[in-house]
Amino acid sequence: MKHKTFENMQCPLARGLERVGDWWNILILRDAFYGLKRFDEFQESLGIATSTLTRRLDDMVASGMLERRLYCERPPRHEYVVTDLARDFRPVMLAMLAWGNRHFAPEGRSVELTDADTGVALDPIVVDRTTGRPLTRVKVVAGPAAGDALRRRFARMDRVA
Amino acid sequence: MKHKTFENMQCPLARGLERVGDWWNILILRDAFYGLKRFDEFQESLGIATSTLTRRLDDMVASGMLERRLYCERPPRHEYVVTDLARDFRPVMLAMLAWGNRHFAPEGRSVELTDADTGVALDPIVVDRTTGRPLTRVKVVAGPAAGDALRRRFARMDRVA
DNA sequence: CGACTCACTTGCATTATGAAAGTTAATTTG
DNA sequence: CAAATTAACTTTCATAATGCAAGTGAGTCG
Repeated sequence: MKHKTFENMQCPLARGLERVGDWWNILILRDAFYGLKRFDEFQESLGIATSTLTRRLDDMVASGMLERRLYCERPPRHEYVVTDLARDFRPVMLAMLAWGNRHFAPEGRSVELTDADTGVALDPIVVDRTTGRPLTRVKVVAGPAAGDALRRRFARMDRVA
Repeated sequence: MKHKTFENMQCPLARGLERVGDWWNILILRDAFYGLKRFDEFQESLGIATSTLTRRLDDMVASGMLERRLYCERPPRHEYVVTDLARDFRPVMLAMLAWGNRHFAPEGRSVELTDADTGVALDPIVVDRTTGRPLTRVKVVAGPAAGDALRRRFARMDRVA
């Protein structure tokens, strides 16, 4: 894309996509959660072009998803570590992974999630925080900070998908 | 990207990104859930170039996220409707939206989620299906269908992110 | 001194996207 | 019945993103 920015959009989904709307960004994040930190580690793991990796890492540092840290003074060596913002996104990634497991693993699961302490298998689902019930029949409505344009949008598309 | 495919990768996250790894695809999906169906509706709502919209819609139809249906014989008119596969992805999108609301709405929420029947506010979180507990200390491990390459990967990166 | 490592940068070719205009079939308007 | 309109594109051209390969520079190791 021609560096179109969604920051001006009010939609929180669009604003989020500013940070994670690129597959490379998500795969980098996946590897960062696995524990990868260094430029070369990401490069080898992902098979990404170095020029692209430089851009993607810079983007993610700029958008607050990664922090670039000097972990060795001499010689100067950097590592990229996930921020709190990125850590808060991890459950979303795990839900996405579970979706992939449900639909795109015809030959069986090659990846599974377990509790790090007990080893018990985990199956991520999305529920409402207070009721604990799965999200069915959700309606998206304008919030208090919605502008006129967005309100008109919702007025036109009053629908439960 | 030079149409690199992640289909050959075993990672279910990468395979999922094949379908939703593009921001346009996710925004099209968002609008489809809002009830938009026709080419022009998407075009106007998203401000996307028509040539790009054609490609994105074709992609999403090919990958099973949308179904192209003839809803009028004469004149021939088509609509794009979400498939079951896409509907199953919706909770993930809602979790992503909630993440956006938490972090990228400094001026307050412009979008909120409610129960379509009761109108009560909803707050999507990701939990384990059986315990109902939030996903903390999750470990990603090789599943039964994992190949050697993937197993070696996990052996090297034995870590709880 | 030379080889090696990390973290890039540069150059060139290919692909994706944007913007704007044109196309086609059918329907509505005057 | 000609003219305008609508839906759903296609085409063209310029720009931006990405891949691939090679090179760079600082510092360390032997």
